[in-house]
Amino acid sequence: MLDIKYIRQEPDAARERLAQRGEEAGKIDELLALDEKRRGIVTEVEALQADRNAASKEIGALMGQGNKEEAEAKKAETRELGDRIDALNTQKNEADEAFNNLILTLPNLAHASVPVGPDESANEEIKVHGDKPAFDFEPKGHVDLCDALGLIDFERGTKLSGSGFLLYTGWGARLERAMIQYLLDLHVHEHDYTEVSPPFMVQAECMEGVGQFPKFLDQAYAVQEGLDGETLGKRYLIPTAEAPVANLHRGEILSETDLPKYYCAYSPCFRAEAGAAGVATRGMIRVHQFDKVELIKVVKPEDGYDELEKMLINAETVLQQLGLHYRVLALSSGDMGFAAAKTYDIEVWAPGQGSYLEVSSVSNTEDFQARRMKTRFKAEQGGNQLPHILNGSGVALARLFVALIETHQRNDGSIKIPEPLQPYLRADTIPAA
RNA sequence: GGAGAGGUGGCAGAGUGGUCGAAUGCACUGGUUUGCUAAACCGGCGUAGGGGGUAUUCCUUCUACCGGGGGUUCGAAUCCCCCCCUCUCCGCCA
Repeated sequence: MLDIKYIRQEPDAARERLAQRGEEAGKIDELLALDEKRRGIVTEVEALQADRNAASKEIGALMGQGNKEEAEAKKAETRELGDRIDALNTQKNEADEAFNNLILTLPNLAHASVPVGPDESANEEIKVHGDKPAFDFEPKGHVDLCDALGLIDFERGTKLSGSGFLLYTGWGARLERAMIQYLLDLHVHEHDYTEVSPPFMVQAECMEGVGQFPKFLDQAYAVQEGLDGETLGKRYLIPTAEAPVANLHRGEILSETDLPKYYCAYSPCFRAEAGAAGVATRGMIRVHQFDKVELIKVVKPEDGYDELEKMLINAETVLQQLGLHYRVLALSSGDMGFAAAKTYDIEVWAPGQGSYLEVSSVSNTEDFQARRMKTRFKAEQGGNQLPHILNGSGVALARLFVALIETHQRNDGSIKIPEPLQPYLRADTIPAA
């Protein structure tokens, strides 16, 4: 959620920065108009409430003196005040609602270092690691590899749950599990994150807190309890562990010495991908359920961007250790996610696809999420402040799986397992079938 | 699912219609005293928002908030209704 005080003070800058995000700058003016209306009503209603409080005190005093007549007269008078207050309160609630409905749909503003542009064409490649691997044979795509080695049973996955759902089998299931374990150990033991294992469904408030709702309600799987339609819309399958974990301190006031907090979590991620039909093809690049290890940080605002760089490196380490070629993009203002003030995407090379796949998105949301979820910390100097909340994939597994098997396939049909994964898989090769 | 108990400030815990934003204790914090530490004593110490003071961070004033929402009343932490959550016991269950 944007800071209304900032918008009041710097409306021109706010208009310009909102436009960079592909939103109409006019929404700032709409918001300011609603804000002004709301404040006008608040001033009025609070003055009346003060009057009523004073009158009530007088009545109490009169009653105490036994002066019933005067007390009754005063009561009648004050009753009218109450009616006016009720009427104004109704207006105030309407004004608040209109204001909130608008501000909740506005995306975060981009940090000054973010390339300005309308879409992905303005993204900047800031780093490339390694080279595209050379093959002395024609590398296969992951679908062929999975079929040949029995890693994924695409047909049965579809039979069980519909298109976009995967059934990992044999070595495939073991490799998936090994990678999860490896990723968690890496971030816990090498990068100092605290592991958490969150619920895979969250209440709507959590989705609102991270900025998924109200805008992307259509991308979520809503859960219903049995046949009780009343419960529909209470809980949602998480689209990322960010939804539960970033909300860990919702409504809390932390102390400054609690910060920074580093969390990592494994979870499956459920995405309806509404509107992506037709883009989805056979394979595991765009699916409705995939595994991911997510990184979350809650930090002091002045540390936000240093922590972002560190988190990016944490995610890159995964790809480096697994011997994969990748590049890092600084996303443009028009391509970033709703809640982000700055985002790096990591794209890993998949030789069988002949293209880069996004496996990680690392963002600083600054105080955008913190304000929505009311996570604050008490500063040593006094006063409550909003922390920066960061999130990053560390990393998304289905696509990592693709890049890994396509990169490390051998001519004989086997797959070489990178050294750090070997203890987890208890093998150095997935043998040719 | 059934029965009961309960949700008050960072924590513990009073408060059953007005003088209660809320006793008291603990924690925290400023100070005095003290050779150091400790103790004792004095003071401060919730959150959000509106107005004013050239001021987001200081001062001042007002308003709201005692799980959430509605109601009664001149006035609600306190009375009434609905909902949520927690705990205990029973049942069911991985």
